[in-house]
Amino acid sequence: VSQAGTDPRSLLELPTLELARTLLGWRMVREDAAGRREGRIVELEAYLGEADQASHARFGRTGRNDIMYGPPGRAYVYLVYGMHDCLNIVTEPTGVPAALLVRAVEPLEGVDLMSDARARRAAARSRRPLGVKPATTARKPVPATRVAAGPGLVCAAFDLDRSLTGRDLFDGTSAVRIEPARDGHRPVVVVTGPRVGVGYAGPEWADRPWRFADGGSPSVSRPPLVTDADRPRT
DNA sequence: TCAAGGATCCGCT
DNA sequence: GCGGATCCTTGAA
Repeated sequence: VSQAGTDPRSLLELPTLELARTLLGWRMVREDAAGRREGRIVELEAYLGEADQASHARFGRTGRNDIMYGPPGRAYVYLVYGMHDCLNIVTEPTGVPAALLVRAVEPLEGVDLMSDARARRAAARSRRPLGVKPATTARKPVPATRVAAGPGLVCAAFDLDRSLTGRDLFDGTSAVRIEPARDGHRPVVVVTGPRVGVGYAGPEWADRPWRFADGGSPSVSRPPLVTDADRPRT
């Protein structure tokens, strides 16, 4: 279905779980001095409300998660495991803490810039203290489709960090933004599954199929996922 | 398989 | 205001 003629921002009124399906296939765009990077968003995870025990909002409003309580369409970038930045798109009206974690992007343009940026970040991280010998084996090259196939990798490949938190991702003039898919683009085959790495939330929340991906993309972070057609009807 | 890495938050003083 | 457990992951072993 073409979205031409509609204001993309109006989609932010959709409930988070519907918005996740809608934003699959959208493009993430970064333009800076290095050039232009563009990719297709192929995997998202929903974090919805204070009751969601997997969400950063599960302890209520704090300094870190404050942006999640604000208006939708803005960026929330946080640091995980002390080393990886992760990009979220804030959803739901002001007052309701919710967001969509961007878990994977399929490169469309500027993949060389993405590879370089990712390599830079990996090198900065693996820098050993003096006296420790560096690895002797050259690293296997990463396939282009896998350059941003993970939430930390999305931020590495697009040079995103926490300073971006609060930026309006729906501002068409912004250096970092998201835009609807172009006409004629390969259609999205929505598949779903439980969110990754949230076992601590307990089964009631960890088992919810709030992970959404394009099953036709080679850039999804990891299987398994289930298509709507295969899902048993309840 | 597993360590790296630091911000964040809880639960106490 | 402090100590300690935890974390929406990645890459090298």
